Amino acid sequence: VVGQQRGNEEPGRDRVTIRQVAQAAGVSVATVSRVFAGSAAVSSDLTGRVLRAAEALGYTPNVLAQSLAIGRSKVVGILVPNLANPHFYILIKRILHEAERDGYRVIVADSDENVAAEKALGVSLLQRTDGLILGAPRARRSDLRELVDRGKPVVVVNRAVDDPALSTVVIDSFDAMRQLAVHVADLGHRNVVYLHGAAGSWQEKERARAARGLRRRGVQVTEIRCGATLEDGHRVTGQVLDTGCTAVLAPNDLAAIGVISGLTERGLRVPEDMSVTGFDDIPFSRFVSPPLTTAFTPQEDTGAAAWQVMAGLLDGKRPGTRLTIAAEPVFRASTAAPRAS
Amino acid sequence: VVGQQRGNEEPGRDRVTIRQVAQAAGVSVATVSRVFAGSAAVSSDLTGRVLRAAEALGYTPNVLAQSLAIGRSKVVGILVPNLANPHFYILIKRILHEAERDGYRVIVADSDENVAAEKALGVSLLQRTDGLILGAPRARRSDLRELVDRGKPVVVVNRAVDDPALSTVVIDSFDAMRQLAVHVADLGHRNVVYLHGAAGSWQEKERARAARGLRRRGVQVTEIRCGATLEDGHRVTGQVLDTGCTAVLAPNDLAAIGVISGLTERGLRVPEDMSVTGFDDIPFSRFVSPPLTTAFTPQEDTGAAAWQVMAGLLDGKRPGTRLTIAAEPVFRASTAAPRAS
DNA sequence: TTGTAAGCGTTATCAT
DNA sequence: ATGATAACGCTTACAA
Repeated sequence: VVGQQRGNEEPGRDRVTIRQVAQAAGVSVATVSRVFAGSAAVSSDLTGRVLRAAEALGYTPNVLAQSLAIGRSKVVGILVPNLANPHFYILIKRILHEAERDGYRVIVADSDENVAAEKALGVSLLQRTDGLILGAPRARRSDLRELVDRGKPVVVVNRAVDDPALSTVVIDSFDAMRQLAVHVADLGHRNVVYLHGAAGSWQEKERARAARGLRRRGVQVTEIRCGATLEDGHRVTGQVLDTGCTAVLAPNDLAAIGVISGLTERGLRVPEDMSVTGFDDIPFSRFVSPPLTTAFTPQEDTGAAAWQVMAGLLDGKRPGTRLTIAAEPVFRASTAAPRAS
Repeated sequence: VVGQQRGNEEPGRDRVTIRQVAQAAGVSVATVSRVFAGSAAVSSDLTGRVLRAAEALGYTPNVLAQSLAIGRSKVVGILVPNLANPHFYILIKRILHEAERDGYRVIVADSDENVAAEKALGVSLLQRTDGLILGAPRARRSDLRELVDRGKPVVVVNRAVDDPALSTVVIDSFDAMRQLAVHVADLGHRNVVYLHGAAGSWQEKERARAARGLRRRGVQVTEIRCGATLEDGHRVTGQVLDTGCTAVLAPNDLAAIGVISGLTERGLRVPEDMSVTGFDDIPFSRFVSPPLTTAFTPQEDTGAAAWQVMAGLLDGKRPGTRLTIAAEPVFRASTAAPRAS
């Protein structure tokens, strides 16, 4: 019986295999494998011959075959709702670098804020990776459960979920938001609006809860559905003004900048006519005018922590880690006392 | 001789294999494979049995094994200098989605503006992928050559390089920059500074060349080394002011916003005291005050085009495609006539 | 230290 | 229409 002749076509041109190197060096494939893995002791004589042969032939191991043989791909997946949000690309960027240091590659997927797509994307990602990092997932708990049930490490970022099979690292937005709210109240504002960000996001719920706390201080808090983008903030400016408020707490910097833009267009000034706070402290926030009062959410630290946890899981550690990183309010020029009226 | 018992440990828990499904369904592995691939005709009787067995066992094909067998991984790589630049994540986001539609996954890597790392990252990426998309590479031509010599599709984005083995899709920045410069000259500015962006970038060279064109119109053009970030723009504000110019052409929106921020801090107003132009038209540019005069670089279209080219290459088409997409100036409020002095 | 060969989970050829 | 089975390129247990 003769085997088929495959892979000799143009695309994906046949690369040099371990067998050819072995033959050229006059050793067995096992020896070549050992030399490249540095796994077992090989006499320097053979090592030299192998290396020379490999060099001459331009051999590099086929990673796919290696992966299949050892049962790990050295690739992890990361799924985020929207790559275009600075929030996430800072996180991703850090994870990329941390993973690379440990010899891992990262497949990135973006669900485009589409909750329904999250699970399918997660499954697909898990098929070709050793583990999955979920950024701010809004999928149902049962869906998350199904993902982790596939037996591979899953770490959830920016959403608290009490499943013991899941490891999580979250930023505590509540306290920073509370401080921002108190700051505004202390400034003397009595009528503020809270803008709701991405519906269904856990972080969003935390922030809203913190903002509502203001009511206990006798401050009127109007809640307006907004969204998490520049356009969203810009769009709701009219509604905000209709409430007669003197301060607005935005769900993130993007929305805050959108609102400020809308205000400016109407000839209003920040903070003289309206105080505005953001959230996240994206790099822009320092450079817009006025510089934004916001909360710094350490996405880089979060990324580093997420990888740490993932690395542990990949290493066989038990899941269930719970990490919380605190956001910090940062006070800049977009908030001030309301006009004496 | 007894084989080893592997993969029965905890991590990477053994998944159900095609063999188990075959056994459960009482058919051969070939049949199962056929059912899942839809490749050859299988009687509906057996198809049903296979599907049922697979369902019951929770079988999903091992993508790695598939890849090894068919010789393609259905994964492509993309390498960018800095994921944190809106410029790039818009591009990536589009490529992510286009690739996904075609059943491909994308491994993202970020060279952190480190030219030296580019080649090594490219090689590493090519090892586990079917093709590579290079975003604004600054690596030497010979290095690019080495990458494409590995026999897999390589498409270069945002850099013109005349190697016939390379396919490129670039944004023509020259003409848009020229128009921006002319616009400023027409407004009456006679002393302008051009800020240099990322050193070594092809796009940057194009823009600088366009800006210098102003000299032929009798406009004084001072060139200042700046960089491509918000901080860079902010940092050079003093130098800009020292030239006594009335307008500054920034290499991108980030730097422009940085300059405006520096100007504002010094109590100067844009555009009354200084006109400023950006480049790229990132989403922020519409929402800062004043809204930025800039050039729209269609990164989304570029992403779509890049994938188109890559898909063709993956399909066996010949390399060497040259695609050019024009940037378009967009005039907003950050430019105006200089103060009568 | 080195070689032999089984096994990783598929696909695809060839024979039936 | 099915089934055996070689092959994909590697790792590693075991024997020598």
